[in-house]
Amino acid sequence: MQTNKVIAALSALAQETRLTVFRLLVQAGPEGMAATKISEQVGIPASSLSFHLKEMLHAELVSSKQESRFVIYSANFTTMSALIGFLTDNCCGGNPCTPVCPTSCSAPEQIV
Amino acid sequence: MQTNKVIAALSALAQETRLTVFRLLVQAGPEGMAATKISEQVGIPASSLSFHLKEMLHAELVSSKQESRFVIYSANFTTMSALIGFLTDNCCGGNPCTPVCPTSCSAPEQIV
DNA sequence: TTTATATTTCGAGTATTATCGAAATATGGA
DNA sequence: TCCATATTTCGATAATACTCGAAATATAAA
Repeated sequence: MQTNKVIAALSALAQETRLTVFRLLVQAGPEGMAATKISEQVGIPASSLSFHLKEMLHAELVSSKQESRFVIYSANFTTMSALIGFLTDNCCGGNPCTPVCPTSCSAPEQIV
Repeated sequence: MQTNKVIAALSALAQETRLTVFRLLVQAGPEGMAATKISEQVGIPASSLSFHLKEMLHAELVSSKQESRFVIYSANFTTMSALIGFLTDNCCGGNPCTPVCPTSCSAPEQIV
C-alpha cells in the first residue's frame, strides 16, 4: 500500500463520526446500509453524512452501489486489511511482533 | 483501547510528516533518536518537528527521555499494537479475517 | 405527470491544523 | 561564568476540515 493511500485511509478513520460510521458498516456486513439509515443511526444530518461518506469513498474504505432509489454503502475490507498490513509491517521493525488475531475473528461488540 | 485514544493515534499517524517520523523511529528501535537528528533526516525545521512530536506524545505513540542535553524520542510499540488490535477487531465483523503477520516480523524497508 | 422520498451539492460560517522564523529556555562544555 | 548547542514556545499566516440548512438532483410510487 502506498504512503498516500495509507494517509488517506488513516485520515478517513481519524474522525469520530467517520469511525462510528465505519464500525456501523462493518457490523452491517456485505449487505451494507442506505445513507438515510446510517444518518439516523449515527444521528447527524444527511448533508454532513454525505460529506463524510465522500471522504471514505475517496479513501476506498467504503464502496457504494445504487439500489432502486437508495444508495447502499458498505465497508471495504480489502482496503482495511491493506491498512492493517501496512501498520503491522511498520510497527515491528526488528522488534517482537504483537500477537495479532487472538480475538480478532469474533464478532465486534455492538456500537449503536 | 478507548475510541478517543484510537482517534488520537490515528490522527497522529494520518499526516505525512508524522508518519515519516514514526517510521523513522520504528527503524531506530528502542534506542530512539534525538530531535535534531530527526529534523535533519526528515528535512523540516526544528520548530515544526516539535509541533508534530507533541501531537505524537499526546497520542502516546512516542515516548521521550532527556539524555544530557538531548531529548531522545522513541516509538511506543505498546500503543501501536493496541491500535492494530482495535482495527483488527473492528474490521473483521463476521467476515474472514485477513492473514496478518505474514511478513510483518521482518525488518521494514528503509525510508530515509 | 405529479408527488414523495433519497441523496448530493452548494455556500457560508466556524474551528482546527500546519508551517516556520524569531525569541525563550535548558543543558553542558570551555 | 560565558558560550554553544538542543529544544520548545510564541505569534502570525495560510490552508484544511467540519457542520448544517437550503437548494438541486435522482428515482420510484401514486
